[in-house]
Amino acid sequence: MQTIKDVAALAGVSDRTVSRVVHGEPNISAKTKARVDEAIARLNYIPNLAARMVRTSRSGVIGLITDVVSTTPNSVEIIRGVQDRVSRASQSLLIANTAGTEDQERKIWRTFQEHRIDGVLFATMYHHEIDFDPNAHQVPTVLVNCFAANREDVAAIVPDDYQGSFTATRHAVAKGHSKIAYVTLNPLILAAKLRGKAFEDAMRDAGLLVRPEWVKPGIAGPLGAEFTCAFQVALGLLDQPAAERPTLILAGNDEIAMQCLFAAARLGLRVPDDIAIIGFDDFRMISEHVIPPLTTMALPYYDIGMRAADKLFAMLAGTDDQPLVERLACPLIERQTV
Amino acid sequence: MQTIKDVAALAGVSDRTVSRVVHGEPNISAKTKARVDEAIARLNYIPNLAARMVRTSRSGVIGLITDVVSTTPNSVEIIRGVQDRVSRASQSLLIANTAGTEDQERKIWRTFQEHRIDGVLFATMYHHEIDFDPNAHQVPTVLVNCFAANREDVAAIVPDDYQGSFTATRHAVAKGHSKIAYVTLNPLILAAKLRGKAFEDAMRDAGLLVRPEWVKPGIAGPLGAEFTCAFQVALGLLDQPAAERPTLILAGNDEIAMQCLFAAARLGLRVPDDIAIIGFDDFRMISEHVIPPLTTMALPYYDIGMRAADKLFAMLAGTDDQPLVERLACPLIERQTV
DNA sequence: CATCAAATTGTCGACGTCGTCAATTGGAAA
DNA sequence: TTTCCAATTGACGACGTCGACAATTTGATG
Repeated sequence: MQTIKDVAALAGVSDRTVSRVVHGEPNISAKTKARVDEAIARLNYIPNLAARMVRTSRSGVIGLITDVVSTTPNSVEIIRGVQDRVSRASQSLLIANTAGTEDQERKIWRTFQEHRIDGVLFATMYHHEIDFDPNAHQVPTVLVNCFAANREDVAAIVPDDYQGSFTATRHAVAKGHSKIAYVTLNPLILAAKLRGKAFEDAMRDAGLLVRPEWVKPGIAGPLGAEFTCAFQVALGLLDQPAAERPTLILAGNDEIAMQCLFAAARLGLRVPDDIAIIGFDDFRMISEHVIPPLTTMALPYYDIGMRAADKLFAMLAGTDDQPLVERLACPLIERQTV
Repeated sequence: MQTIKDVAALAGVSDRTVSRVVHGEPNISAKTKARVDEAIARLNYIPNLAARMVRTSRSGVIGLITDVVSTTPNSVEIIRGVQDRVSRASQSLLIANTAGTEDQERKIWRTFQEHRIDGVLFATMYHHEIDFDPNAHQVPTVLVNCFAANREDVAAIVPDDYQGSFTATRHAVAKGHSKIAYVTLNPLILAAKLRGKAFEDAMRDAGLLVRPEWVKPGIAGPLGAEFTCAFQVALGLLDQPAAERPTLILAGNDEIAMQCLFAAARLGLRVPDDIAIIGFDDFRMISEHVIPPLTTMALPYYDIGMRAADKLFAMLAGTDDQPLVERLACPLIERQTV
């Protein structure tokens, strides 16, 4: 590999001058710069970041830690958002996956520290609370799609599930629905609680009754061994005389919404005329391809990733003036099920 | 940050001795090792990889380049496979996204070279041919989910679409089906061609007739502006008297399969009794949640990622004895639509 | 032409680590 | 006790870059 000295020799200048040209520093005569540029091109010189880093002790590398990515593939959008922001800052992104084990996570932090990364983004694939001690690692960290339990001092970017569910409910009401059922996520998970609360609040706000028998989990079982029972639940809700039926189902997520759609189809019900459905998450693989295409609340994953990286850079620069925990709105995506 | 010299001073030995302890080199007295370990722990010393790298000129970092990840979220499994393998080798993974632009791609290669990465994994989200010149970058590279057009000298790991489609067709036949329709992917994409050919070959092998009017694209339009019309196509196929109908539909992917399911439901047809369906890709978000759960061919994305990293390491070590281009089998996932 | 400040370029050394080779130590054999 | 080899430890410098500061050049001014 060519070094700065090879370039200097070829251009007939000192290595320091080459360094200046490479960094675009001022006060270089045009003639010298031309000679150096020529030599750089001729030798195909590429600076050695490791050496630069040893010298300057800033790595220009951000670390991204994710937990099991597999289950919610759309959260890959978080990664994209992070990448785009990191790339814009001309930094690099080191990425690793805890695979859910403590041990692996420790190893990752260690490796990241060996790389002297400037900061860490710690992303989970479900929105939830985690145990996180910011002092354990001595690295500026922003939590992504999760937040630290029992402490107020850890930066985090999360989706605003409450607002999303509230918006969805209000949209349903605005479209003239008052008989609204809710097939929820697994009640054990945080998003379910947030969304459930928002549903109740929005209904109350609208002066509408929440019928307990119309609020049922579409996913059940212990975390990690869950099963989706939304189809059966929806069948129970819909296999009733028209007067006894809800006119709209709020679904905990798009998979649940899809099963509601299947239930409606099984019963010969027309969507949205006989029964309207609003999903959540906007898994486009589902929401765009289901028949008819699904009206749903999008999880702003890309923005979450981007904003998280943004915040981390701001923190590193000491210019972050936003609240430590930021909640990003879930936009309503109108398609054809309402 | 603590350095090896701080540790040496605290332990009362030379820095070189600390280095030896850190690397677990032999010929260190137990007493010295204990003193050094103690000092390391006390100071929380973490080696500086950049400095090590300057000294040894091996980075221990692999680069992963992906194109637009957004559209096929499941290909995130490729990343997981890569991560797991890289982590096993105690290496690190630098990741970047071309966002589909040449310019960004150039920038990424440049950055990776600045990091002196040991090798590159270049992954695309659709299985397709790409223009790739291995000499342009001077970095050992393995293509992932794609392969170099018009050249035989570039390592690549791809899914075996042909085998997958062949297996699916044979499975259909084995289950007693002879009236088989095929709702294809966009004919413009490579996987569609491979899978289409396998379908025809497998049908011929089984002595079965391929009816042209039963082979129709479920996705159409130019690349990047495609739309899914599988629902309409399936409706056309299925809205016939039982004798005129296919008994099984092979779907180009799981979205298409899902639309076929909706078409069947719309017509009051029972799956799999009246009509059987086999998907492709095993997008679990769809295949596991659709009613009934979908029998489909899995794309071995995780394995592809893992194997690609594996091959890259083997190449770096000079021990790769596998064919340059490896095709990984797509396993049949039996659920309830056949 | 002398003078001087600004512009341009160069010298030196340090960043943290480890390879090379030399020095020291310990203990067994003579 | 002496001798000697193997085990253990240390001194030194180089990796590629850039910060601090010094040296040189340029050119405008008097």
